[in-house]
Amino acid sequence: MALSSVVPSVSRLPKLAEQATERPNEVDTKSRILDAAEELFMEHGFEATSLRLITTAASVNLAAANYHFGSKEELFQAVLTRRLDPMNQDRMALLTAYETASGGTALTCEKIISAMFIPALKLARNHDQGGKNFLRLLGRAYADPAPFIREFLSNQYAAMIARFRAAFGRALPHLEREEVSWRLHFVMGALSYTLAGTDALKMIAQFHPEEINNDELLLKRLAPFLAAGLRAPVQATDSHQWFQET
Amino acid sequence: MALSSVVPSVSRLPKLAEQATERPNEVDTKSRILDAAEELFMEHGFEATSLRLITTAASVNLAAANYHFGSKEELFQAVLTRRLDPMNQDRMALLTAYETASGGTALTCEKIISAMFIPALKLARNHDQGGKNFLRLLGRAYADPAPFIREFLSNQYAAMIARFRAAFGRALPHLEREEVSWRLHFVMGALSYTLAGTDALKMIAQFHPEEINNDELLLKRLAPFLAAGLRAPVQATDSHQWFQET
DNA sequence: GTCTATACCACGATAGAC
DNA sequence: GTCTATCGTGGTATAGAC
Repeated sequence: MALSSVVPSVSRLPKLAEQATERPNEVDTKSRILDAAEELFMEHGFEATSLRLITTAASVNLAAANYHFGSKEELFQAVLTRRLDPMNQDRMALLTAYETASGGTALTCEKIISAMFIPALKLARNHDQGGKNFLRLLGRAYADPAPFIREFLSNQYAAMIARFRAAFGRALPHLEREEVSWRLHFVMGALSYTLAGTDALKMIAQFHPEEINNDELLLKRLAPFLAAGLRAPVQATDSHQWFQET
Repeated sequence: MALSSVVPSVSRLPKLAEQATERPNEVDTKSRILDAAEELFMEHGFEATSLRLITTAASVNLAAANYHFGSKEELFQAVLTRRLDPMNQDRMALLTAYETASGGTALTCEKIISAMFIPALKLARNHDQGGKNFLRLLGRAYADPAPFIREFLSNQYAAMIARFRAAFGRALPHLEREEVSWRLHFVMGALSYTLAGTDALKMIAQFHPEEINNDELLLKRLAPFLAAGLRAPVQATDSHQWFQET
């Protein structure tokens, strides 16, 4: 008991390096909130996850979340940015590497798709704890009706989308630019939806109860499906072949 | 004033047919809540829509929602069921009609897809007011993380999914049953996601500002994409063609 | 049976003390 | 930086009016 009374302000000592916000061994409040938020947002979605639940799981005070991130919405964006931005950078870098390696010849759709999928898989497999199911959080966010989420993701993806649209345009020179945009949109949608769903996990468990690398199995089946869709023959928009019968 | 005192229970007179809960000219409380809820859920999502907002828009008391539907979750399910169940019945009926019309020959993927899409389009086009954007509400619900929504939709779609899986299995006899299940899952995902997104509407507005039938344009582009994906060559799951490079 | 008023606890956010 | 107290609003349960 004497010890504690001798050094009453001992809890302040580790803060000698005053601007150091990132300490590798001891996780600071901000990171604790971020980690807890990622896990809980993934499990329950944005609206259904309360700040009280997050701050309790992170063992910090309720007001600390608003102090460090401003609002629940900004905390959510911080959670997404932390892993999404590096992943999209990886995607674009990988695509560039493929393009330079191929010389002047256009890449196949399969190759471009793998440039989209491999960084996502790397995130799903290699990251410490929280990264494992981050793709599911991302897929759900992609379908969320909240305007602030849609606008945020739209900005986050803009550069990557433009980059891949150009690549698909070169791979599919017979398609109009508009059609390429649409098909890339379908690809992103199918990818997001597949990663977000729990149905897919149920199907894997049903067919392959022993499998571990769920996401890899998933994407290995999805990739050929999407590549074939991208190469589909064009359908005239004024054609009456579809949707005519009652 | 004499009149009102003579017939004090005049307000009960229209209820002579005591079990009549649906009156065409005057909308009852339950339907008013249902209509307002459909519109607001579609606009803001499930969690972000408050019962107070719904009941105010419907001009009914707050407690009426819980009285008629039990809870906010059950109200949401009631909103979905009202239009989703008839649509899936239509889909299965249309598929049966196609199959009997074709005699013994297997249907094409395009034909089966149109059996899925046409009832959805009919709902988007023909229904009075609320039906217009119901598909977007449905697509969002399909990606919602809330367990009660996922379980509800899983039950709602079970019969229709089984029916269409069998049809696709006959159309694609070279595919294993498991592969057919996966590809049907991708089709449902792409359809839901495409209908749910606001990005698609932005793209339509960008390319065709004059167009009205948004959903029809959307599905006319999506259908060939999905049909080609369904016919894609099988990719061995242990193949190392994909996802090997860094 | 329907509907209303009201009370209850949890939520996000913020001000102000330390 | 951190914490407590508090505000307005959320879903829900219930007692009682008609």
